[in-house]
Amino acid sequence: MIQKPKGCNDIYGREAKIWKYVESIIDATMEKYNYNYIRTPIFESTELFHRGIGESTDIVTKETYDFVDRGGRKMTLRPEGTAGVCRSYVENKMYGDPNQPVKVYYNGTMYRYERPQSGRDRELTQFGMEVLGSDDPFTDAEVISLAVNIYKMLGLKEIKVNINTLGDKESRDMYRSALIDYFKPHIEELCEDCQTRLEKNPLRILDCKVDSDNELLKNAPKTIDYLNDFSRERFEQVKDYLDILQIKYEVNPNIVRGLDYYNHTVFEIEANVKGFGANNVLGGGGRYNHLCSEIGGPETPCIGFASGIGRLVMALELEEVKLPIVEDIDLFLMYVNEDEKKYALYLAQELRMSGFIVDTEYTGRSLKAQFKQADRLHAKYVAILNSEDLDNNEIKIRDNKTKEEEIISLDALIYYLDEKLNTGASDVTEDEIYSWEEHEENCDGDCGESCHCGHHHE
RNA sequence: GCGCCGUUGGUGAAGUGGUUAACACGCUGGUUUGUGGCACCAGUAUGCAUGAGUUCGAUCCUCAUACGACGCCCCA
Repeated sequence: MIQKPKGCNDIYGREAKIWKYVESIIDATMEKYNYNYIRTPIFESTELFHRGIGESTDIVTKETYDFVDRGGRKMTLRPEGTAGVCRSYVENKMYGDPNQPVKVYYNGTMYRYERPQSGRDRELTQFGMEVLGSDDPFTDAEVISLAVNIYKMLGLKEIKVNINTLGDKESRDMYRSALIDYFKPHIEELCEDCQTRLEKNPLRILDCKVDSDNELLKNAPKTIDYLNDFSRERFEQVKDYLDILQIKYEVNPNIVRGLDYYNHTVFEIEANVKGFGANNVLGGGGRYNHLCSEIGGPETPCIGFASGIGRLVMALELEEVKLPIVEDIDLFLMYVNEDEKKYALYLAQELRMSGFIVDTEYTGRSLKAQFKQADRLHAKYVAILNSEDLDNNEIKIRDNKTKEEEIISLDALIYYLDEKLNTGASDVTEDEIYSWEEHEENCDGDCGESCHCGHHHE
């Protein structure tokens, strides 16, 4: 049997409905903030990610899906969304648009060549947003609050916002050397991994799991202590704005993010629910003021955020958040003989185009089995087509909840269902229905109007 | 890249070196309820991830591969 590639997922059935719902909330919330949807290619030239993310990191050297196309060009399936957005911003000269900053959001698949584990796949779907062209701490606060509000709109309660600042380049470099100086005399006390981290990426020692209880870590220098005045003041402003927005957060000096391009604000939002595996971070982001210039554009201050939808769905399930997922159908059409089947075929189309969710029988099942099928589909109403009824221009409708049945005029079917289901499928209001009833009483039968009362007005 | 565990039907799964692979649910058909949901009857894996090996014989032992789960590294 042919199997799906390692670390990939088929999403279907109820889970797919959850995904669609989550994405609809994302779209709606982004629109409220006036972030515009952007779609960039799923693959880009390999160079974009090398320049953007850093040549020497593990990420680029062994965790991307690289391929050479038929023209010999080196390509990479995008491992994240930011680089493509920045490339697009630069390539399309969006920096020339008077409407700054440019606020965009995306939602798409990303690819990372990793060993799958809980909350980590090779193909993942991430949504995210970027604000390009503003260095105002306002945008930092807005991006963080927007992320939080999307989770809130979905009904997620147990989330925790961790923020930190790396400061500007000057602050960051000072901090880095201070860390190395601090740990170097005690290198023997660190775990094996941290010993190699010391020169490579000393900031990551801070969130090492093995050494998390080590006193050394607790007393290590904090980024905040090495900020210059500008960076410190900027961070205070971000926190102030978050307070105004009533976004709860915790300043966590151990949030460092992996990549070099970050500066100033960095943040992560984690799901605070039991049952998550080793990866409970729903999303994260930060400010990257030098990425655009790195890839050949103008120096452009930017901030962004990205979040995995798979983990988000997992969090919703673990929190047992009630989602308004519609799994019912309005009507199931049942039939037995060929004439009835033909009418079902026709009627299903009519009703669907009128706005009802309609399903019917396709596999020639017995009437009994069709009843079961209707139940399985959670049909609110069942229509049992019967040749004799149809000859009389009538149809039998069953309320699948109360089990009550009635035979109504075929002409009245849409109005009947509309009234029962209150879907607004027809434009007829209750008042109008009432007036038709009055009309029916008074009409002598040749007014020339067609109506839903089942009587012929010819 | 490393480690640990796993892979039996539509589903949950039991099980054994030797031709009936339990049981349950589901599903399909039938009987009976005026048309299901209850009840009863019947049907439902020539196959136990794939390949190779050991053996007289393997789903059960060995090895490899794939995939899954979890963790490490890394984390965009």
